[in-house]
Amino acid sequence: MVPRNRVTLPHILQAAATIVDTDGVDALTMSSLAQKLGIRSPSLYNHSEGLPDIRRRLAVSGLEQLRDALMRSTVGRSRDEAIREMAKSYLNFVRTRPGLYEITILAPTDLDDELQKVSQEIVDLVTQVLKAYQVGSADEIHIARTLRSLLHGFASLEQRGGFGIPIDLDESFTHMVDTFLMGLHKRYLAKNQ
Amino acid sequence: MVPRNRVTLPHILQAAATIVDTDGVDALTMSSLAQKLGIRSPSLYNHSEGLPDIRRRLAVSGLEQLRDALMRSTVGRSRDEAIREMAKSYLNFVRTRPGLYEITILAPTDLDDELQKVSQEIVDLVTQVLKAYQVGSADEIHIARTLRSLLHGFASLEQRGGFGIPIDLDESFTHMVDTFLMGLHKRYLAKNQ
DNA sequence: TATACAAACTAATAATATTAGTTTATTATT
DNA sequence: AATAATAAACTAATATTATTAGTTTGTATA
Repeated sequence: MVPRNRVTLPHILQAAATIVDTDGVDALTMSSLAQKLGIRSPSLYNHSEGLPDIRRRLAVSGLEQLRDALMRSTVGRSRDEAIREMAKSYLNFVRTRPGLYEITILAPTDLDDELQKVSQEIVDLVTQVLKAYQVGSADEIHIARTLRSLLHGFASLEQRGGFGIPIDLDESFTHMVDTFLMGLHKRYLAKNQ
Repeated sequence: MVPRNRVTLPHILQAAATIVDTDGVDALTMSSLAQKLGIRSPSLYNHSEGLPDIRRRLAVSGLEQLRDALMRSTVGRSRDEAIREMAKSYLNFVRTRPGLYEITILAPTDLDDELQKVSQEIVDLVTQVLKAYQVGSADEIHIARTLRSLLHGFASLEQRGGFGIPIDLDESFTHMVDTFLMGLHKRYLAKNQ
């Protein structure tokens, strides 16, 4: 094995990630990818089943990296501090890896087992942090979804300039997380306040 | 004027909307669009400047329809009721016009005056509803962005199956809006509670 | 009735993804 | 050391895409 131009799947995914982060998701074509790797585009079919397959694999890789970043941000932390750090980490990921994040959203997660699995791991991570609030198992899923909606919504809108003038974005983000935490406190920790 | 096959821009946008809502945004090609209209694809260039232009116009149209739906949902309502109805209306729009909504998100709003304008009108609408909470002009933009993040995040994740099993989605949504309102109350109406 | 022109058309080009079939270089085996 | 297997590169070809150029046509107005 190991023939003349030793391109492997990890190389391909790394090159693809560079392309989407630098030039956007639409810039990822079999041509551009092959060119970046120094091979001809049909050679890519020795490693994958085509462009949709590469996009799917890239989405999985992106979600894994997001999961790892979120995990690192909550190690040794709990409650509000854990949530604040996790939120910062989420936004930071989207800002530093815009294309990689975007492609995790574009892929249809409900059709793919691997994507399902990593998505669930992220949900589980959030759920675990929420345990400290004694939310109760019935509401846990709702709060987890709320936090994820908040983070994805903000990050996604910011990425597309959906907020209009990009003024005070960090301030808005902190304010948003605080408002969420206040709702959480009022709902589940009213007596402890 | 009015030549043999009287296709107009509104016809084109309507056909395009049908395609994206039925078969997804990727299914909108010059071929599929022309076929749906009973003309050949080059004829579309008599009415538009190409596919990106059509997508952009469709995004503008989608945002206008969303704005109108949100406006209708808040007429004669205020405070929590207005926000709850607006939220329901937003989600309902995304659920009934999935492709049209998605294309409003895919377009780069920061590069287009027309898109900027409608986006701003939606922000203004939300801001107006928030006036009743005496949020204060400094925080108004933060709360408006928070609500928009929440709604877009939830709708977008639901649309892509990002929540995993689609169980209790309506319940999650109501719960989410309630949590937001509680945060709002605690932050700005603590004394009135 | 004739002209002007908007909007359709056909034909052609360049870029895309993909498939089929071929060559080559390295690894493992004799 | 020579050779056989094979993974992964290659070239060539096809179908589909968007788009441009140039042509025809049908209707509305002068």
